[in-house]
Amino acid sequence: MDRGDVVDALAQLSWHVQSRIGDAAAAAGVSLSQLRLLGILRDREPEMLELARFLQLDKSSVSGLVGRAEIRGLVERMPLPSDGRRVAVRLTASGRALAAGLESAVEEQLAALIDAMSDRDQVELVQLVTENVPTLPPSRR
Amino acid sequence: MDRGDVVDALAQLSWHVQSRIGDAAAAAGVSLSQLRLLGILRDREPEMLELARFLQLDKSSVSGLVGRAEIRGLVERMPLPSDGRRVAVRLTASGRALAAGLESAVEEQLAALIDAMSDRDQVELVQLVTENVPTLPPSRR
DNA sequence: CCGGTATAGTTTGCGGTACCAACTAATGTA
DNA sequence: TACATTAGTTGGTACCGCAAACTATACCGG
Repeated sequence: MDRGDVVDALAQLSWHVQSRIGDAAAAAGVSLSQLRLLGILRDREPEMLELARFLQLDKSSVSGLVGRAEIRGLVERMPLPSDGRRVAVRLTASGRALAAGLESAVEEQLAALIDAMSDRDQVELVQLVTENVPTLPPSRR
Repeated sequence: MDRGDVVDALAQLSWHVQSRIGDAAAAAGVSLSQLRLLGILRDREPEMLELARFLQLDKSSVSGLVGRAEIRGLVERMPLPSDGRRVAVRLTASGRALAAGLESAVEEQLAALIDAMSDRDQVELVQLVTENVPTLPPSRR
């Protein structure tokens, strides 16, 4: 198998998936970044720096992202009593509802693609990703 | 196989691939959009609307994208003699060189991931993509 | 030939994203 | 108590993408 072809396929696939996810986000009136934020907050209440690590963004970018989400009432900043500098970020009720809706919308957007995969391919995809795609990259920021 | 897990895997994979490609682009001092532009122009000299279709962008977005690339000397606008409104966009020599460098940089960024795939998986990935990911979506713009 | 319409592309204005550098405020430490 | 460190925000810049308005050229019916 020619390496270039595989690179192309990966690039095209990733573009397509991002695009589908972007559609789901747009339909809900949020950006891809906001969607990522909501997704991460579904099972976490991180502080800002932690969030920056998850999102692989500069802390100032996260500040803006959270700020805009807060304005929309999707998210709230909870000052930590133990340390006056720190803040925990968490979903509001409406943010949680939106996140849930987004999850199924994304699933729907990708349904066609997933259905085109054999069961074995699906298993191997999940395996490939869990074994080779770091959830959190080895700290570069 | 739980559908949600496959969705997650696809999302994570696509994010990771985009991120790696973004690294290659950043190392060369261009954005992901610019990289896509250069990639498309490697074997084409399209007009602006054509380019908008390829990139799935509004024509005004393409105007800006090409304009910025032109300022950097990566691309040039060639007015078509047959029609005073139209313009063909093509790579300059330095744009072509940059595009070539980017191609191998991207390949390098994705090498680890690709090496982790069995030959059979590589073949099936390429097949999955060619059969299920439209190169050009059925015209939505 | 001429006036109206269609088409290709640009410009303008807006909101969002992301970065870096500088800043503020709280904490830790010598 | 003075100094350094840390968490987070702010300000400035550049880029991206869209929609709406605009320019200029081409086309077409009479």
